[in-house]
Amino acid sequence: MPVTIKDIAKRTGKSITTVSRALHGYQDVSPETRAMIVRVAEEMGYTPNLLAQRLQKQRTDTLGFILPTFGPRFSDPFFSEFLAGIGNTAGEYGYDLLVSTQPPGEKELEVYRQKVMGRQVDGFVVVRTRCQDPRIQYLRKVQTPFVAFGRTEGDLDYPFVDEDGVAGMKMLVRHLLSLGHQHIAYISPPLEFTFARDRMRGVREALAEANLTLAEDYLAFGDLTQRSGLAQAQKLLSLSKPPTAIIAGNDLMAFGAMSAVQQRGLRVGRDIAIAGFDDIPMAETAHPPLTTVHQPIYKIGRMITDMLIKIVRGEPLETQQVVLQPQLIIRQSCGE
Amino acid sequence: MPVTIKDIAKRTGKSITTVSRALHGYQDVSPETRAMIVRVAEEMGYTPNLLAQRLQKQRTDTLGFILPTFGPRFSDPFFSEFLAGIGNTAGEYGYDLLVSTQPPGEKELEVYRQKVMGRQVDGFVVVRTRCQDPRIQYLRKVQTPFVAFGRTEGDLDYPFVDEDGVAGMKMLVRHLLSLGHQHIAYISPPLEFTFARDRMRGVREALAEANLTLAEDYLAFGDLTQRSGLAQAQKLLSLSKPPTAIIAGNDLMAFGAMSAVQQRGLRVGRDIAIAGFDDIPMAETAHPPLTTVHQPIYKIGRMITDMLIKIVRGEPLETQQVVLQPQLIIRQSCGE
DNA sequence: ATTGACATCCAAAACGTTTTGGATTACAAT
DNA sequence: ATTGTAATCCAAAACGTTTTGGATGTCAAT
Repeated sequence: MPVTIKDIAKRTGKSITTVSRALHGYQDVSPETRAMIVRVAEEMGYTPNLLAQRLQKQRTDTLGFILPTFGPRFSDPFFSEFLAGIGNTAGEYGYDLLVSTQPPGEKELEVYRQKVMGRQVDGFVVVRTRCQDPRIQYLRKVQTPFVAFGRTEGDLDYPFVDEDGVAGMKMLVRHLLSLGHQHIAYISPPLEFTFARDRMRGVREALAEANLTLAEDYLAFGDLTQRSGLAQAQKLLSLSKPPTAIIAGNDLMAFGAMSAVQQRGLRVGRDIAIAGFDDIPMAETAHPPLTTVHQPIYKIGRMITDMLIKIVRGEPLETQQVVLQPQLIIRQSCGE
Repeated sequence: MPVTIKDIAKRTGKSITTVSRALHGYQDVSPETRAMIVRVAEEMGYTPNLLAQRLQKQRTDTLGFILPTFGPRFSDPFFSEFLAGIGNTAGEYGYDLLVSTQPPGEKELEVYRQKVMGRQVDGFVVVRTRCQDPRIQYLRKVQTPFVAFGRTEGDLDYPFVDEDGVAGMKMLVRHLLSLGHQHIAYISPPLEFTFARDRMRGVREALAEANLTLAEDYLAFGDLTQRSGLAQAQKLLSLSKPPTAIIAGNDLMAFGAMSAVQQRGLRVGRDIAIAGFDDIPMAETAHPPLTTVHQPIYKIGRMITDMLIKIVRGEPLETQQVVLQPQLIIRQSCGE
């Protein structure tokens, strides 16, 4: 039913070739013919069939993004902002965004394979890298363009954007030390994630600077959710010698920790310090506002997409590995 | 470079037709030939070129979802959950999800038009409907399948899923009334959204049942963000006769209102009641936990996608308009 | 009158599939 | 020997584009 280039050809009495060339501004079609064809195309409401165009041009103008969802009640404010970043940038450059949702696991890689082999996307945005990341290994192997948010173990030779988690955590821990805290606990995200190792290393190194160590019972592990932050903080608080400060590996778990503190009738920022990492929008308006390390998620989304588009277009990349320096955001959750 | 059906044909000495038919399980190819072709295809690592397949089949197996982003610091936990719902369902049925981000406005409709005319998607998920929704008018006009989350004015004859906002708000207001509140303020989302009108009507009707009205200075308007909830609540609290309860039109604004209360040194749930709407995951772990009206966002995402897929496949729909009954979630933000 | 240059046009191939409408063969029934 | 039937195969068209490699015509210079 929709009007094709063939319809225009018939209507104008010109050939398919000429119509195509007229609409694309080639110089070998006379001004009058072009004007006429353009007018008719407009009148008939022509829009090119992108599938046909892409099949012929052998590129998809589509970027892939596979969202790692953890369980049905998946809600990570982190991702909506990141998605806005890639979505907006892709749109500006005329790229589509193909989104899949997949929990990490075997099937995850299957989805990548399917999109790559089915030639559905020109490249991928890979997010939340793991130390040995099969996705990155695969994409490198099949030589499909991608840009990662985060590094893997060994910092191989592939493009990524990351924030320096070690430095970020060190700033945070030093801040807590400067406030007099000696008993600092840490709730870590699963260590398969590279950023989790970095952040943990930051904690350890900063403590070491003050001749302290991270005691075994002051180290807990959560799964990035608020719920797990709450559970782990409860455990920490019921130690015989509870910490005076709890750092969570991300803001969501920090919120959970705040709840745990408040459930015990303690006041966050007075009785105990809580800090997070990421600086999601809600951190600012939490009660009390959360001290955290800022990560410009939207901007990172934009940068990554910019880089990816340059790569798929074959344009040179000035820097293919970007490590952003973090910024400490001091709010009230660690006291004044 | 990638292996095509033609390569297999050459390698097996069979025709393109036979290869295609063998791989699709047609009955007019001998078992031996089929086995041979399948084996070779496997060996050569064949995967069909989806673009070519779709061009030929004249359908895209792709669903469109245009995410209304408001500003760069866009973060709506609501959407990540909803996205998980549609993403998972689409994936299960073998559909791809094409996501665009676009702030509402003229360009928004342009994106719909482009996807429809470019034959990029089989149908759309439309979210956050407005009273006179140009997207719905357009999609109806061009007869493109879609399912909306939310209604428009007049409840026209199109498929949607919605929660009964009037009933939800009535439950909430009645709850507050039963706790003795007589001075209830309401922070409404922009009234262009249909759900905002419904929720407001719910507030008004429930107050009317108790022979109360919503005083003009107890009605504020926010833009769904936490920040605006905070600002509006501050305004309400500095009235000469401040309300004893503040209802926000969504949870995010309720969180903002909680911050405003706490900034004044008041205690949410004791000195003043705060309630929201949506029951996003964070509502449960907020401090204090937020009384709100539950909306099964993930499930709604799944239902909508289910319906949409049925429609694009031409299967019959048992009910094309679903209105879910809400559930009041009583937590501590309105006192015991 | 040729030649060359230029402007304008187009047929056909190509992208990788699926489907249509037979063609061929073998074998049994007449 | 012909006919019918079933099994197996395939050439060609189609989906809607873009691109290649000319074809044609005009006009000025020789």
